[in-house]
Amino acid sequence: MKNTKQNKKPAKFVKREIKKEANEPLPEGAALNKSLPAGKGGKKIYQALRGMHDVLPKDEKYWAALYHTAEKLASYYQFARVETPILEEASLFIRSVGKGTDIVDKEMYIFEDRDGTRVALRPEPTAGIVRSYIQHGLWNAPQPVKVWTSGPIFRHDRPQAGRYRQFYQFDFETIGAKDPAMDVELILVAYSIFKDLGISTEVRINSIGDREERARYVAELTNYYRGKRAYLCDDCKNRLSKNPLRLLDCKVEGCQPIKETAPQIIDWLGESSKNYFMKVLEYLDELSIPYLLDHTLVRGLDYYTHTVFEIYESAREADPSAASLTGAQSALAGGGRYDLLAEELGGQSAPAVGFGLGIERAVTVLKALEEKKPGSIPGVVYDVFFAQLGEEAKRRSLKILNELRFSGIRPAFNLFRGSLKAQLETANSLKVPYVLILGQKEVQDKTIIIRDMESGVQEIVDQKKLEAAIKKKLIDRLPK
RNA sequence: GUGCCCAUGGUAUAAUGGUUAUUACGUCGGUUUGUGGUACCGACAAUAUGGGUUCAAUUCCCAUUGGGCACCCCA
Repeated sequence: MKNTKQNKKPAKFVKREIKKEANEPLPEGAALNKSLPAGKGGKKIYQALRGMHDVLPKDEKYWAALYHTAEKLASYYQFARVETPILEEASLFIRSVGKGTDIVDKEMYIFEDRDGTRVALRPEPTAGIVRSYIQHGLWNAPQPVKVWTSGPIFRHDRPQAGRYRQFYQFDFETIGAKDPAMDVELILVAYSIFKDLGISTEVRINSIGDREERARYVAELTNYYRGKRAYLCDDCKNRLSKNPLRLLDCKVEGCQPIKETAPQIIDWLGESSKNYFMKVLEYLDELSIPYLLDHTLVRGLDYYTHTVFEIYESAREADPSAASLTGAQSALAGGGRYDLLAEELGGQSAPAVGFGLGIERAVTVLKALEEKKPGSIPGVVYDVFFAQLGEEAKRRSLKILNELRFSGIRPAFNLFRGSLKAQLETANSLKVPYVLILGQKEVQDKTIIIRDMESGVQEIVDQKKLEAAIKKKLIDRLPK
């Protein structure tokens, strides 16, 4: 490491030299990968792929807060954790998500593996979970099977804020039961994850009925729009033939009046679908979960039936500019019922409902929250800082640190740094109330110094009494 | 996928067709050898990459890569 300094300057020098000679063709072997930046020593510097990002230590607390909350709620509501492969046969997703959807047609990472099998990186988690349910015959387990998972999802979309090509989701599914309470239970879990973290949200909800009801409605909608085709924007003209339900969320001004008088799906639901939906809403009322009936909410995957919902930051509803997420990327979670998917994938009939929650988007909101109210998302809290001086003390340190751990005291420390000054600086920036100082002298006397960082008062205690002394101080600090 | 905007140390920034590219934060070290919060000193660290125009480019042009916005769509 000591020659780092000497190495750096020549590297810079070399780089400039090369530039000056850029007109001359480089010898073939010397050619770098031209599309990538060249770094020190002419080696290329790697960058993450477009739309892929790193989660760095400074953001860890937000991720940790989300995982803790999700785990807590999952266990309370009896969702068991499962893991399914990130890679599945491509046709699984094509069958489930649906040909003609953007996810399948333009966003899947799809390729042949070494055996020539067509595989895809999962563009959503539900298909894999249902596949797993069928493969392992989980309809023989007590129904419903309630599971959750978390992990990366891949979509080759154009990146934007709040949108990545590899992103992370929590995913909760209740498979094998059709009951409004199942729908609401899931919405409650999603809603509570946010609420427990201090994020107030609002649920948008709709019912898109069963296949027949939807088909009849789509026919009616298409019919209605066809008469007004001349007044529609180009996108809508396109949607009319490709994906009529999407006509409902057109943002073009000229299309709005047409939208307003368009038939609503709720009027085309049969008696039982309507009752089911009413029951869902009743339960939501019972729980005082704020929701908004949104008859334009249709969701983008083919497998949905009946209840569909999305969750938004409620600040967005009041004043979109006040929200942490803007534009069309502001849904924090989304899901719905998919009663026919298991059969579609060759299994027994297993009505189900589920939702996915976008972790990056939730992190964005948490960060904004922390900025507004510092301390709302606490990081790791240390009880003391442990400082050591000299070789003897360092040798003792690991042992003492281990003892502290067993007694439930959480120390911060840095065995790499030798000077006391530097260690105290670190302790100070960590806002730790006490520093334990172990030096040559203390090692010999079997004592240790406890320094109060606010008052600067120090006391020397016997190492054997350390635990008790710290615990007493920490307890005394607690607000009465 | 379509259209548009952007790119200087780890972060935030200044400046310029021509010697050592500004400042702050940061990180590391120091201001007498074992004592933090403030102060002072020092070190580290950048013009994304490739090509073109030019006597000369970090600055102008093109491409690539990455970021962002709107649309499409979605978490």
